[in-house]
Amino acid sequence: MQIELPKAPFSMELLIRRLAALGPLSDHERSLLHNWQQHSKTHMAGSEVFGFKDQRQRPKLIISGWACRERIMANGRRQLLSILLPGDLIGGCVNQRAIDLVEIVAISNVRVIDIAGLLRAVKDNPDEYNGLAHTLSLLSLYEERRLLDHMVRLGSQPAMQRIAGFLLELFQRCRVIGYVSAGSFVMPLTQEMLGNALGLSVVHVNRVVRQLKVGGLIDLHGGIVKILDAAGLAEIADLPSNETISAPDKCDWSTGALS
Amino acid sequence: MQIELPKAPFSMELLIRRLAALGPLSDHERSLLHNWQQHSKTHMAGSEVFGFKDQRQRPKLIISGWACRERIMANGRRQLLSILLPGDLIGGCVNQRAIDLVEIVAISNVRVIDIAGLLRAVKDNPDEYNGLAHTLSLLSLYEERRLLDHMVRLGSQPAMQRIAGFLLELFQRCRVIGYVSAGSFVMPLTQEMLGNALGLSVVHVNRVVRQLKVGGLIDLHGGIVKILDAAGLAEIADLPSNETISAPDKCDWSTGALS
DNA sequence: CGGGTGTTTGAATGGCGTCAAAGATTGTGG
DNA sequence: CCACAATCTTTGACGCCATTCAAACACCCG
Repeated sequence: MQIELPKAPFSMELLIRRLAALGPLSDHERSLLHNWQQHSKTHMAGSEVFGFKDQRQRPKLIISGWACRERIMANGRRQLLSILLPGDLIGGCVNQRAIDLVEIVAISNVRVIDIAGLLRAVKDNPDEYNGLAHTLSLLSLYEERRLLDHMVRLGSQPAMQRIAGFLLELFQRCRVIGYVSAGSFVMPLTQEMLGNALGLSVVHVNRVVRQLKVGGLIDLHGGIVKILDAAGLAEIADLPSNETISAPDKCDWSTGALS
Repeated sequence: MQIELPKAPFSMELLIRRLAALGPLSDHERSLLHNWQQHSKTHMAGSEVFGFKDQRQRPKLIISGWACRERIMANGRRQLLSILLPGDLIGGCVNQRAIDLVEIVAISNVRVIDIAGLLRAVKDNPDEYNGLAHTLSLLSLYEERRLLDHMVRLGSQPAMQRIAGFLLELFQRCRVIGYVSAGSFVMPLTQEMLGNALGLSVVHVNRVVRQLKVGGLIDLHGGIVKILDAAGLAEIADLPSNETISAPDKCDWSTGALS
C-alpha cells in the first residue's frame, strides 16, 4: 500500500484557513497572521512540550507533529486527556484554564512557535482584530467540546464505540488541516497510547481494531489509518445526528456574564 | 441516627466566604456582593435549569439544591458530566465555554438567582472589582479541574476508586459551603444517578457502596452520607498527594496570551 | 392501604484485563 | 548489507470485574 501523504509543514496559511472556517477575517487580520514570522522550536517525541508547573509559559502554536495532554496517576497509569494536532493552540486562552495545568508531552517530534506576541497584538487592539479574537476563542471552545465528547466516551461507551468514535474524531480533525489524502492519515499513536487515551488495555485495543479491520471499516498499518467506511464508524460510535456543532453564529461579546 | 444538617438558605454571605477563600476581596467588593438582592427562581427536581439551545441565557448562581450537567445519548443513556452545588455559578464565564452548551437539570429543587447584572458591574469596572473578577474566574477554573479529575476517574479507575473519589469530592465541596455537619452531608443523588455520573450500573454501585459501608469507610442512609474515614477513602481513591491544588497565587492578568 | 420509586440481593453472562509468548516492524551499529 | 536489539503488534488462555436480568425488599406519598 503506497500512499502519498501530505508532509507540508504547517504554515500560517493553514492557520488562516482554519480560522477563516470559523468566522470572517478581515484582510488586515489575514495579513497579520500571514506576516507573522517566528523561529520554531522542536520537541523530540516523548519529551515535555509544555510544563504545568511554570504558570508563565508563553502560548504556542503547534505547526507539526502530534502531542497530548496527559495525567499520570500514583500507580503509574497514564490517562491521555486530549490529543493536539498541528494548528492547535497551547495555553492561548483568554483566561486561565484548568486544562493548561496539565502536562503536555510530544507524541511524535513536535514543532511549535511562540505566539505570545501575536495574541498580545490581538488583545491590545480588540477593535482592529475583532474577528481574530473571536475565531481564536472558538478554537479553544472546540477543544473543550472534544474534551466533553471524550468524557462521554469514557463514561458510557464500550470499547468498540470508543475506538470508532475516537478514530473518526482524529480523521475529521486531520481532514480540516489537510492531513488526509485518499481517506488516509498518519496517526503516530501506538496501540498502547490509544489504550491510555480510551481507558482500555493494549490487548483489547488490538482486538477491537482487528474487528474494525475485518469489518471493512478501517485499515491500519504502519501508523497509517485509512477510513474505509466513515458512515459505518459513525453508526457504531453512536454519534448524535447533529455531529457537526454549529458555531454559535452570534457570539455576543457584549451581553450577559462577564463576556 | 438523628443528625442536624444545616438548612440555611445559601446567601450572598456564603458566596463571599467562598470567594474570599480564593483570593483577597476589598471591602468595596464585599459590599457589592452583600447588597446584591435579587428575587430567586425555583426549578423543580428533574426540570431543566439551563437550556443549552438558548445561547442568550443569563448567568446564574445556585443558592440551594443540587443540579447537574448531563448529556443524553442516542441510546437513551445518560452521562452526568458535573454536579453543581449551592454557590456554584452557571454560565458565568468570561468567555464562551463548551460546558455551558450542555443541558443543566435540577436534581433536587433548585433555587437560582440571576447574576448577570452583578457580573456586568464587575466587568465594567475592572479596576474597582479586580479581586472579584479574579476569584470568580477561579471558581470556573476549579469546575474545569473537577471535570478533568472526573475524566481520569472514568478513564482509569475501577468502580471502587471512582466511588470513593467521587464521594470524597462531594464531601469536600459540601464542607466548603458549610453543608457538612458531624461528617455528614445530604446527597440527593440516587444510586442510579451515581451510576450515570460514574459510568457504572445501578447494581454495581450498590454493591460497591455496601463494601464501603462494611469496610467502615462511609455510612449512607436516606440520602445522607457520613464520611467515617476520609483518609481511608483518599487512599482507596488513589488521590495524588497534593490533592489540594494550590491556587495560582500569581495569576498574571497582563502577560501572555489574550489574558 | 396501594403504587411508585429507590435499594438490595442472587445468578448467569460477557466484556475486558492480565499474563505470557510468539511474530512483525523499526532502528542501530558493525 | 546484515545482525541485533528494542519496540510494537498480535494471539491464546484464563480470570475477574462489571453488566444484565430478575425478583424481592424498603421507603415515601397521596
